[in-house]
Amino acid sequence: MTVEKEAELLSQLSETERQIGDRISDNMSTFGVSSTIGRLLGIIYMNREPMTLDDLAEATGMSKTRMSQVMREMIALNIAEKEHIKGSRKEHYNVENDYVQTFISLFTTNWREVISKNRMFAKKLQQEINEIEKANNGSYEVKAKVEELRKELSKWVAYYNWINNLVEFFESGAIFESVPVETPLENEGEDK
Amino acid sequence: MTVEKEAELLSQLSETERQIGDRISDNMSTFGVSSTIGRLLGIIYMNREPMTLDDLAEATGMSKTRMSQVMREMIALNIAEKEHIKGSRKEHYNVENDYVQTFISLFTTNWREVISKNRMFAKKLQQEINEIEKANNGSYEVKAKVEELRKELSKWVAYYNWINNLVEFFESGAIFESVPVETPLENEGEDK
DNA sequence: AACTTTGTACAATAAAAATTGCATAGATTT
DNA sequence: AAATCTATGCAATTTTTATTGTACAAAGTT
Repeated sequence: MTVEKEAELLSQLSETERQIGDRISDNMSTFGVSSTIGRLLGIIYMNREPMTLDDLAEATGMSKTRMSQVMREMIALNIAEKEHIKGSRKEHYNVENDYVQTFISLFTTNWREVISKNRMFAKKLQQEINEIEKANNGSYEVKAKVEELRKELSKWVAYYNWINNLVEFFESGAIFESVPVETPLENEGEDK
Repeated sequence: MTVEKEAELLSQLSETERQIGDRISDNMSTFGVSSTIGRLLGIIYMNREPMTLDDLAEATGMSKTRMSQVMREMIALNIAEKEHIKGSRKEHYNVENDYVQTFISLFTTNWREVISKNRMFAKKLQQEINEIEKANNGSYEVKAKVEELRKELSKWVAYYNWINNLVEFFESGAIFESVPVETPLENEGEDK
């Protein structure tokens, strides 16, 4: 095979790799995170090695400042981590390389935050309802409304308990008993 | 009880109702949808009756045009529907009034879309890899890269199959066997 | 058929989010 | 301790998204 032809094929291959990165990015946006998060995830994932902010700025053509901001977000979302590489003073960033695990991290991180905010709200709401009920003295209209809100509150609490259990169900791995991950055959297609 | 005091309590109650609406809205934003979607969902939900675009514009202080845009989005997301009320020529919109069901609708609608896009991509990728492999004639580097991509593709396919099964698991209701919804007691607190 | 009413297309504007460049603090090296 | 390197705070800018006002088509009413 000529050198030119080999180079051509290799360039096609790396274009294909880039497309996979794009798809990963697209997938991420379903979680409502900024598209650059997806992009960096895709790039680091396909790179198969931890990368520095400078590497990322180079790979994306974006500013280092932005890389810093985004990596911090990703760490908060539990889908990336700093990795110290000896002999280098730059921070290196790595990402979870299991798609399913990334999915679960994003899902649980996002919802845990919502659950926590809600807990406080439910408590406050409960209190307010109690106070209003106590202050009420015979008004039927107030009583009816209080009753309605109380019912609403209990639906609300039930909902959040459900999500909380759901998050637990994912995070504990119990989900995999019901929805297993098919493990791709290790050497598929090798002796074709 | 004086009329003033009753009015005061009722106003407190409706303020509380508004807060619940806000929370519903906040919860929605975790799905990555625009905040106005959450707002309208909260308003219609708390209203307990289908509402028209004019009602919504009035309730939000926003333009009717925007109401139209947002309701269309909500219908596409499967969390609202048009309801024809006889005697009125205006369209009425109603929302799912079960929190858990709304969660599931959003989850499944969003992910189904991603799954569908991905199916096409995986097919294309498969084809490209095959072609490159066929065109290759002895280059070890190309062969290695092809092998790597093939492996990546199979991880990718496994991931999407998993999400697909997950969506199915939610939509079919099988999820409730593993993560049940606690049904709030119907008459809780009535004879206090 | 003229007149209303209703919903939405479309272009313009406002608001929000993403991105950058510069400045600087805290390390590390010389 | 001076010089260099790295990450990030912050204000300014660019880009994207949300929102509005006007106009108009389709359907309903008189």
